[in-house]
Amino acid sequence: MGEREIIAIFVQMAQALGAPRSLGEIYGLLYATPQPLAFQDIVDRLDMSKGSVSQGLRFLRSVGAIKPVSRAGDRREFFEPVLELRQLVAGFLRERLNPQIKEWGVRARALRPDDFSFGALAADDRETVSKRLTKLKTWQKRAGTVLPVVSKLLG
Amino acid sequence: MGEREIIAIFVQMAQALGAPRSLGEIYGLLYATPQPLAFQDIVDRLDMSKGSVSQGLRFLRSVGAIKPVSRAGDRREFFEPVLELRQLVAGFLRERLNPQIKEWGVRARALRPDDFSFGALAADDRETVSKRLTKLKTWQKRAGTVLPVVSKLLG
DNA sequence: GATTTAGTTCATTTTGAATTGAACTCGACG
DNA sequence: CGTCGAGTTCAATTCAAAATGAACTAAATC
Repeated sequence: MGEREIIAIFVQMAQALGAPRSLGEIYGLLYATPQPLAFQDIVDRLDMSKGSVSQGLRFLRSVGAIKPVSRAGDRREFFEPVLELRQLVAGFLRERLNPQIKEWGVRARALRPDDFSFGALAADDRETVSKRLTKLKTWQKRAGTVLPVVSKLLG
Repeated sequence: MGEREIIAIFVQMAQALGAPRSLGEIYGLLYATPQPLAFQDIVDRLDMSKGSVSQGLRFLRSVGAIKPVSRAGDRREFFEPVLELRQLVAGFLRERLNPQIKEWGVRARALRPDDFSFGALAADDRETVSKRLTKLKTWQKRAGTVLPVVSKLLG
């Protein structure tokens, strides 16, 4: 049965991106299964705790990696994977990386070259520090510009 | 002294990318220091074990984030940060993500739709599985294409 | 309005990655 | 040669992130 192997691939992907393996397992299971699955199905088939599945589903939904579907006459929510790579990446960048980049910006802009003048700092050293601080701020801006482009590229 | 704050920013960046904080500390210290530093300087100033510094420097060198410089009449190696974002990102993608993507490709291409025919799998379910496997392989290819473009964009 | 089913929350536990540190290598220098 | 300084290696330890599971809420069902 190839299902386990698909799941293993997504676990590996998750880990390469620094995400918990449980996310890879859940998304992988949904990906390998033609029909949408309900919460309890996932718990059973992955033999994972309800807590992990609950949190995993919440995250996957928040980045738009899965979408909930309803079935008439069944009050459970079912889930199916979003298959578009573009959406996955865009969601990941939006939820995970962008907030971080914004925060780097705030912290970087708060840095003042004067703060580095402990003891005797030669003029050209001051100059170097100053340039590097500027560069750091430039990075932050550029990262913010590039990310949206990347997710377009993948779409 | 702003040095600690610069280091903190790089630690945060490292962690956002799923890298160990020690990498952020080492790179951050080099970034905040106008003059190149030697191995033992780093150990002392960060109060970090020789083991961590050794491994950290090796990794940073391997991705091209720092470069060694020699000083006449001193057998120690000194290190200074590479300031070009493009090189950092390119190195990171090359060393970290590309090998992973290659491996996903190998594993994805090994998947056969037939492996999923456990029990009764309806014709349209087979169809769905088949399409998804194809899509997975497409992803892998596309990721391999996009990464080089990204690092160009940043250069 | 009691009970069952579906899912959430969060304090505790587990686990695996990061870090340490002691033993080691390698070359320089007396 | 001996030993000193610079750096590496890797088994053991630490620690933070992830997973668990028991207690909980909310909504449907009888």
